[in-house]
Order: sequence, then structure tokens, then C-alpha cells
Amino acid sequence: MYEEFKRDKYCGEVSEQDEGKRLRLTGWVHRVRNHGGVVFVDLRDREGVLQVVAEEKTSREAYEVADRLKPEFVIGVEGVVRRRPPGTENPKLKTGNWELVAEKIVVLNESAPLPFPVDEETPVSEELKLRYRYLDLRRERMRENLLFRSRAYRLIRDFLYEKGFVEVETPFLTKSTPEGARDFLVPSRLHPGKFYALPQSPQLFKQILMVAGFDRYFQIVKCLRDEDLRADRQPEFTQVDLELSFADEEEVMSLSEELVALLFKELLGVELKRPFERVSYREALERYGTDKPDRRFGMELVELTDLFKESAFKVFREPAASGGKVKAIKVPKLLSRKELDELTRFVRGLGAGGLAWVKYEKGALSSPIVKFFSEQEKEGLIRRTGLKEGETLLFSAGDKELTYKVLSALRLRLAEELGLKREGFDVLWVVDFPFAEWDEEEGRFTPLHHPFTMPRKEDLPLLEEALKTDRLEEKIALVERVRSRAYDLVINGEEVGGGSVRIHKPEIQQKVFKLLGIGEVEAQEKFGFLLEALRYGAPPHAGIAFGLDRLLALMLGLDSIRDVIAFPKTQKGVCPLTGAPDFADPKQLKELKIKVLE
RNA sequence: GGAGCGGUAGUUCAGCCAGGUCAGAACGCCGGCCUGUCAAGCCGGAGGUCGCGGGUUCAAAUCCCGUCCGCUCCGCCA
Repeated sequence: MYEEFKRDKYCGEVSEQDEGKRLRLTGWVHRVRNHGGVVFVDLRDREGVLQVVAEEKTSREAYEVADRLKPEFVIGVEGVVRRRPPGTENPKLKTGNWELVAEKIVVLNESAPLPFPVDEETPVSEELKLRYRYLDLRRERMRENLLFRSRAYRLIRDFLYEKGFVEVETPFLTKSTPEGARDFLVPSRLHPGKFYALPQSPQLFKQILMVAGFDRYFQIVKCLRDEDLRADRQPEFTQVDLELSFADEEEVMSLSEELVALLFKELLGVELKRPFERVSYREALERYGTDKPDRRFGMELVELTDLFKESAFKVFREPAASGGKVKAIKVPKLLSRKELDELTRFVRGLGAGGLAWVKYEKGALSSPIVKFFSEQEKEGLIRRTGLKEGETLLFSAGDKELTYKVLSALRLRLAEELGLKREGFDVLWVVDFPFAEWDEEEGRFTPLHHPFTMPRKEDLPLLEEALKTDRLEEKIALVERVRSRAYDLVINGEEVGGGSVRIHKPEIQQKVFKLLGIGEVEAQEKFGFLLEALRYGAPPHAGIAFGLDRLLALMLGLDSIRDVIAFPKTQKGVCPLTGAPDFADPKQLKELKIKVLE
């Protein structure tokens, strides 16, 4: 048996004009306060909470039902909206001036006792939240997050349609794309032994749509990558993906700025200053040690390499003299022994040998290493860093990458620990990426963006030269000078978007593949279809993709993208709600001709 | 693959770093009282394989080893 009950409106939408009206409302019992003779029920739905009053004197029947209500029962209430008696209004509620006086209460469904309360106060472990996601999503914060996300979808779609974009879906069952991430594979029953790959992004398809003449394409689309998770990485995540024909980086960036600024304006009421600032990849690395800097606080890296080229201190001299780096950040306090030990452990965990430090204390430099420094070095150190009484320098010396990594991580950690101001939004484009980097381990060049990125026109000759020479060192030097026409959008130290002008000439694409060590045969096998498409009148095109989960989390000030995703996975890629992934039925495996190894 | 933090009533945690009334608190839950609360209040009650396995010891939530799970980070990944 069950009752049926139709509602007139949302609880959260009851307002002035409902006063005196008879209304039927439905929702969940948020809280019950039973005073004996009168019961207050906070009735909650998607839009908010309204207080229902069940008085014995008004309706004995309603009162008796209310007396039995428990949290999260689903009920329907019929009654009259009245202004609350003076002095009993609740300013914390949107509907706090009114209440529904219950004449009839119907229990539409009961709820078992809850594994955790549906309120904002109680912190709940991530696993429980995900296991009972439907309860977690009832909580105001999560509900707001998803509603926020939904408003974002609508703004994005409206904006892009307005700009003449065509929304096209691309396949999920597709071929492995060469973007470097591990693919999720789907076995093909009709072709035993063969597999589809789930798309890491619609990159190739959107380029082909350009060739097809859909000169402005967009899609809000899931992308799937089988890599280890982080707070800002899920195995499936959402991109706002777009591509434009006959466009260059300026057009893409300008349009992107318009879109991002619109979202901030409409969703947060924040006006972003346009055009967004641009910072070169090189400058970002030198000043912040990362290609996604958070510039809302200082502690920039200070260059010291040349100063220590001939130092008596070997730890600094060796990297300085042999292509490495010596850099430091200045911390605006005297760090204690304990803090320094803790930071040393931290940088060791990142691969550093240790942590050199110098304090300016009682009018002098104080440090175990300062005895190795010449007067000139000490002077230079103080001059360049502007070191003052009560401050500490932290150093990193070694190969470039490690130095950047260590100081960038220290900088972020110290900002957190020292509670440095990190308010507002720091929005910038990172541009002038090198086209490719030499990967020592793999013994080949890897593209910084992806292999379809157009190199700068004026750098093409360098690329030609690099292809001609057999001397590796020379080749690396040449390639490192080639810049790509790529751009990343960085907000508050997070990469929220990235794109490029694509290669539309098959000959250039072929050369790039060759340089990247992707052989003719492999290129044909993996994405011959793109190369072929480029031969049939491919227009010049460029595009960008935004990590929507990251963007939304960042706008909402959340630490993890899990909080803007309805059903996210744990760090091990498990969905505690459904229990996925799970073993497959032997029958299914047999049909797919798949045998699981021990 | 690696590093760190965490795992104790339904929930959030204390207890662990000096092993021996250490099995506790709050909230929730159950029962009762209560006519204006809004994280209602008051009285009473139930509730725990201390993640799991092994070891040390007269004795382990506590020490050691292994393992699983969650989170953060490195590797990996835009």
C-alpha cells in the first residue's frame, strides 16, 4: 500500500504571496522538534527548508502523525501558510518568516536510521559519503554544488550556441588515441581479441569534424584515462571541448576568456579582468617553478645559479657549473629547527638530497653552510633575495627539473602553513610552450601538449634542421628552441584548460611524428585516418578543452573535484555505491573469449 | 611502484608516543516528559570482533611484522 500526494510547489520557494494560502508540500523530514502538544518539522526539498507546525489543537490527526516522524521520512503535508508569531522568525532560513500549519500529514515513505546525519555539521569519511551518496547529495553543500554545475552547463551551452557552435557527439567506443595516458579498453564480442578504447579526449574526432566543415564544434563530454587518481583527477572527468576552423590562438583565447568571464560573472558575481594576463612557460618556471603558478602570494624563486658557479660549497657549485640550477625562496619568518626538519623530510620525499637553509638572525646570517660562502656570495645572496632580519632562505640545487619541483612544492606548502593570503582568483594564460622535451628515460621527444600541435611558423626551420642531424645533443638543442602554438589557462595554480592551433598540413604532421619517434608505420596504424583526412581539404583550425570539474571546484573553493561530481570514485578507482569494478561473470568472459590470468 | 596521515559504539573523535578498571565522550538511536522550537530541552536505556592476520609479553586498542581500506602527495597523467 502506498499513498499518492501531489505538491503545489517547493518548500524552499514558499514566500510572502503564499501567506494565508492552503498548500500541499512534499519533502524529507530534515529535523523534528517535539514539544508535546506541538511538533515542529523542518521539511526539506531541493530548493530549501520550510518549518511545518503540527499542533494538537489544530489537527489531532496531523499531530499524531508528526509525533511519529523520524529524520528523512518522506512526507506530504497539507495546511495553511501563516506568518510566524512575532519573535519566532528564523533569519537563518530563506523561508524563516513563514510556517505551514499542518492539517494533514501523509507519510509517503519511511527511512531506516541513517548511517550519518544529513546535515552540514557532521564531517563524514569519504568512503561513507560515496557509499551512501544519495544521502550525501541531500546535504545542502552537495546539493548546491550540483545545482551550480547544472547552471554552468546551461550557461556554457547558451553561450556557445549563441556564438554559432554546433554540438556534436563523438564515439565512446573508439580507437586508442596517442595522448600518452593509459587507455580503458572494452573487449569486442564481435571481434574476439580486439578492443575498443574509451576516449581520453575527442581530440581526433573534433579535428575531423573541422575537416568535415563543421567549423565551430563543441561538446560537454566525458573523457577517460586509466591513470592514478588525485584530488583533481578522476578516471572519468568532463571537458568542455571546442574547436574552430579558420581561427588562430588569439580567437580561441579571446572566446575562452569571454566564456570563463561569463561563468564567473553569472555564477559568482565576480568580474574577471580581461584580457587575461599571459605568462611564458619559461617565466612561469623561473619565477614559480611550475607551469601552473598560483601568483596570489609572493615567495617567488630567486635565481642564484651564476652566483655560486665558483663557490667553495660543492652542493651549490656542481649544479651551478654544469647546467643545473641553484635557486631559493624567501620565507617571511625564522623557521624553527623542528620546522626545518619537517621540511627536509618533505623535500626528501620529492627526491631532493636535503634542504639547505640560511636564516638572518640577530644581525647575521646563520646556517650550517654559511661558513662555506665567500663574502661576495653572502653579499650577493642578501642583495638578490632582499633577505632581512627574521627571514629564512630555503635553497634547492640540482638539475633544473628537480630544483623547480622542490621549490614550487615548498612554496605552496609554506603558503598553506603560514596562512598566506590566497584570496580571489588569479587567472592567466601560460604560453610559449616548447614544442617537445627530451625524455631521458624513454629516449625520445615527448610533446608538451599533444602531437597535433602546430609549431610556430618561424621555428619550423629549426624543426627541419633537427630532423636532418644525427647528433643527439644538437638535435635536442634545436628541438628545445621550437615553440608550439599552445596555451594553457591557469587559475589559482590549477590548469583548467589547454589548447592549441592544430597542424592542418599533412606534411608538417608527418615531420612532427618523425621527430617524436612515431614511425611511418605506427603513425599510419594509429591515426592514419587523421593523416588521410588532412589530405582532403583540411581547414586551418584551433581549439581548446576545459576541465569542467576542476573549474567548478575551483570556483566553489573546493579542495577536490569529487565534490562537484555526483558519483565519483575513490583514489583506487572504486565506486563504493555500486561496488564497481567487479569480477565479470564467467559466461560474459567466455562470450568475449577472455581468460583472466592469475 | 613509492612516501606520509588515518582506521576505536550508527557517526565524529579521545585513549596509543611511558602495555595492566581503557573500553570512554559527544551526537545519533530506543523509552519517557514537555505547547514556540529551529543543531530544542530534561530524565532513563541499549549499543563496540578497537580494520584484518600474525608475533612479543603473565598481560596488547596500545609495542613489532604483514595485509586491506580511505585521504594527501611523488611517479604516472594535461
